[in-house]
Amino acid sequence: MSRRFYVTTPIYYVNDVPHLGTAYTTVVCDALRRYHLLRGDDTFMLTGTDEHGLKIERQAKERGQSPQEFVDAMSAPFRTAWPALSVEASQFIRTTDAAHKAFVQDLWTRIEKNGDLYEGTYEDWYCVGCESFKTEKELLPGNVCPLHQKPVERLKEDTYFFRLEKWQKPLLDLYARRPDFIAPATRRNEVVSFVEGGLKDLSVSRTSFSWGVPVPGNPRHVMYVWFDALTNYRSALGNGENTRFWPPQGKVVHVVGKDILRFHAVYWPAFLLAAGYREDELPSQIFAHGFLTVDGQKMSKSLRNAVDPIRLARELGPDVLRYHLLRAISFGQDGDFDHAALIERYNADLGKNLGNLLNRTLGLCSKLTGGKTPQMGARTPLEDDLVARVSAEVATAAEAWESLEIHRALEATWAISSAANTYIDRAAPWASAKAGDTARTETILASLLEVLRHLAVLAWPAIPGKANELCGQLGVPPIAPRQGSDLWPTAFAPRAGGEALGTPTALFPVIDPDRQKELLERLAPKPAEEPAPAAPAAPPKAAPPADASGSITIDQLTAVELKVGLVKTAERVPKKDKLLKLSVDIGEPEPRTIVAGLALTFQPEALVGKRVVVVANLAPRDFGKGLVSHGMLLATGPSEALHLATIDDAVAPGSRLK
RNA sequence: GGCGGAGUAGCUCAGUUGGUUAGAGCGGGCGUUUCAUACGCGCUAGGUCGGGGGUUCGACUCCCUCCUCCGCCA
Repeated sequence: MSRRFYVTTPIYYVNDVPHLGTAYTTVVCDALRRYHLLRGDDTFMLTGTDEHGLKIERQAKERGQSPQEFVDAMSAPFRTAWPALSVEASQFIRTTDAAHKAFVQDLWTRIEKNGDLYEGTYEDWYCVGCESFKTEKELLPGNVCPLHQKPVERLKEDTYFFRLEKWQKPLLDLYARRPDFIAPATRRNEVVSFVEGGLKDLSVSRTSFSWGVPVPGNPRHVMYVWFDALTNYRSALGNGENTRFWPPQGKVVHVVGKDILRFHAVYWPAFLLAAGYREDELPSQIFAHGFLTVDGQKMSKSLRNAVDPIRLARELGPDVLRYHLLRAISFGQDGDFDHAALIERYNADLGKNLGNLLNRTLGLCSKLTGGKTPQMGARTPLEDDLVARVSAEVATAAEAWESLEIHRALEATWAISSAANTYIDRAAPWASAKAGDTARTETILASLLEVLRHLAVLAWPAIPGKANELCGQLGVPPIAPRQGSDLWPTAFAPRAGGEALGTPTALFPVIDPDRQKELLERLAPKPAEEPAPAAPAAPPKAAPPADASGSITIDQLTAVELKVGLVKTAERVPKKDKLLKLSVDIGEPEPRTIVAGLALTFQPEALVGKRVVVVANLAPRDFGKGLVSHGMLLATGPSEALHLATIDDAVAPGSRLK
């Protein structure tokens, strides 16, 4: 049965560039799109850019550009980024598109006619960075926005208000009647409790700037950016043919980051209801995914720039990046993008498990059947077990895709590859070949080829390019989904014997340790940004300046200046739960500032007065926001159970250790 | 402060409506095969299931309480 499936990414604000976070969201949507495409569904994927607002107007002015020139320039990288990740969106919308603006104005007019917009005035503090008003309580001393660390401005302006309060009850009813409307459940709870807490009417227009969609009939006002932006999900479909993707005809899923959930789960349905959409004409689901950290660190601005998804895709191949994003992160939860884990997973799952399965299977075929497909014969219990396992995992994968448990879908898919590796070992085709039992040998190989064909299909949503290479090596046509034709494997149907096979080539060449190291150095963010200078005992093989035996000379040792330090003060570093900022007397006129990753083990006050061992001539390390560490403490153990190298009180601060 | 979530093997996590010896993947250790990208397969983790109390014949799974972390709200 062909269904309709419409998936959206958020539209990305053009004052930023594509980074790992937005790449993640976009790849997720594309994988979902591809899964549904495989199923023969009628699919539509939307992404695009959000281009209005005061912030854009100002940035354009600073650059001496018109806002339109600015957004044209800033939107372009998004348009080119996603194809580089094998993302094929059906449409790329821009909020500056004429059709979009017309649609937004129409939506506005409909709400206004229904009486849910009224004119008033609004006065409060306003943060340009947030594009929103702030109450006194939300601000830091000096009227500074806590998010942007910049002073807010006092704004008083005429504005249109949207009667949000009126929609509190209908929204709560909606959440109650459609438990899946917001996912995951924990996010749903948050939204419900927010709405239960009461809604205030929402200011939805501005008069203080002009870079936005003009309010119909009152062009002194431009619309609130979120009113404009959210509407893209519907405006992109227009009023023609594509409205078939909108409910109740299609399933509509908005994938968003958890930071913008409220706009999607509260304001957006309220706008639609107010415009006269029925409850069953609202999107099917708002799915909020978590945040990514990179190698365990929060994605700061500098980290964002350091981890460029396009570069990763270029270096490793888009499929490898996609696979890791989709597999390593439990969709919906926060996750860590760990470069070392990426390479490990690549080797384990892609290279050894799947890639080598293909390689060894084809190798056997070329030896035993001259590069033609073997002939399937009578099954034994080994084949029966294999087939049963495969069909169970195929079903699990489908269920997981349907419920957006992407990581589980891939887990099930790779369980098939593992099962095939076990099977090949048990069936031992090399042994039956040696024994001259050609029929048995061919049956085994034919079974394996069929499993591999299954795998190509199942893996395609995640790794479309490599899945098709796999098809090529199997000698079957590339995966070409088309509407109405469900390609999901339902039957174990080995091909006839004697057909052509492709040329075996390593699908995912295993990355050897040297290249691993080289890749990590090149791709992972620089160690200057790592928060744990409290060295876990003896770094294993981190670029030792050593000779072949691993020894170092006395000169190399004395190059390290170890000194006794007396900890004078210690305090936590805000927002960095591992870090302590210490001032340490090492016999110099002024105590050194040393930032150390000790906070998981030690209370700051527990360190004051201790005599510790300091690496005094380590290059300073910048932690940002003016926080610079001048040295390092020696310690051992995991970060939550550290032991500091200390020395007794008889030794004066500044004494050299040697 | 209010509400919600989480705390399970070195790491990342699964654990249905409470029930026989608490699971998987990765890493580590041991063994083994040879078709293969030095790849595969098998075995192996002696885990107080955050602490304490309670209900029960029996709790990781229910109740209470405490601790820690996170999120939303104020």
